[in-house]
Amino acid sequence: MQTRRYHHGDLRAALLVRAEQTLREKGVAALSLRELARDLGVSHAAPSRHFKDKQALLDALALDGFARLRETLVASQVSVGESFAERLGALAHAYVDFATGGAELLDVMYSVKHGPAASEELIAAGRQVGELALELIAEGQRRGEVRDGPAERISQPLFTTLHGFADLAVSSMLPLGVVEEGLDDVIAYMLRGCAPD
Amino acid sequence: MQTRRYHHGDLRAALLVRAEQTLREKGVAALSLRELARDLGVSHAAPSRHFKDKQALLDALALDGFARLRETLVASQVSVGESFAERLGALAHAYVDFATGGAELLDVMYSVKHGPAASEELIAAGRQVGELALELIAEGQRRGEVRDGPAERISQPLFTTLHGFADLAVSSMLPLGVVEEGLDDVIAYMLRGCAPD
DNA sequence: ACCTGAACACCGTTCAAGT
DNA sequence: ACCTGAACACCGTTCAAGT
Repeated sequence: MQTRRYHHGDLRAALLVRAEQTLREKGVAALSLRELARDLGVSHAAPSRHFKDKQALLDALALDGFARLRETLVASQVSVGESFAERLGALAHAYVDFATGGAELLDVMYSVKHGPAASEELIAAGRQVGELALELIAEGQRRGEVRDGPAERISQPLFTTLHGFADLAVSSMLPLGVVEEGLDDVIAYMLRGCAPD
Repeated sequence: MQTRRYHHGDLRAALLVRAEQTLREKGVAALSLRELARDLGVSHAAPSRHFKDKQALLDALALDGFARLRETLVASQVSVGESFAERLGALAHAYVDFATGGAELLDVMYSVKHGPAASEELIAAGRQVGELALELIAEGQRRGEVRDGPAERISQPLFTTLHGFADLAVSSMLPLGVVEEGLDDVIAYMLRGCAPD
């Protein structure tokens, strides 16, 4: 047993960690500020110093999610071949793995509920993920493996497909088991959509 | 003022109608069974006869949403040219319009939260929507405007893209204003992905 | 600055009892 | 069968007060 200080130390960070755990285990609906406070041994009013709202907590969770998603995607590119096909494949698998590995988090990240208030930051974070697709396309164009044209106009549809697959997989709207082989079809289809004439 | 009977008449249907209105106006988070009951002039315990759970209400709402989405998509095909490109364009616009016209509903439809319990029906409803894409592809193949191969393996990526775009648009993760012209790029990209060699 | 305790106005869900 | 009323165990949020 540790003696517990009056000040928690870093309640904000602790709340986020615990919240994501609960999110993963019991879903958004079961996420309660009061329970979080209980779990961390602080009063139920304590969280309000760090998150003005339950929504503010969710926003922070989503922001964190985007940061980690970005890291995951970047990491997927380090030890992979240089061809566009290989890089796209690695990116796609990484995105889908992230999604299926944390379905509830993805739901929160792309939830409509991020009111126009603090969502500025969130949308920027989301956009940063999309930019990875942009870089991928630009590089593919340099290599002559992707058709010419404004890179955003190719990367946007591509990212759209990637996200759509991940979202469908996560909401179990994809024929189960199809998630794995289905992704390969999706990747092939994306390659077609990006290929030079 | 009507005299109010003891029996509501069709409380179940009334709950669904009112719930979707609230969903549209104030979001899922603000949807409360007690408030619904208040609005309809019944006791707060009355809804439980028709929906064992708040989740059961949401599931019913989602099921309804899928049915209407299906109707919308079918309707989009009636007065449109016969070419694959035209039919796909019509379908895509219809899907995105449905999504942006009822963002909160789409969120509920594709939410992770439909527990494995009653979700059987929901997943079937979702799958029915996907089947429209399947028919589109099959017809396109007959016309020689879509490449050969198992239709599902082409329609699945296509539907994935469609849904991804709608979902991103709805969660405001798409560069605003890009939703309109962006869709055209996505349609062109889908056509590429489906085109014969 | 950070947290507590009490208070307020809500929830979802259940269950005996009424019609 | 369908609904009511009361009860239970929760919520989020606010705000004076404590350290």
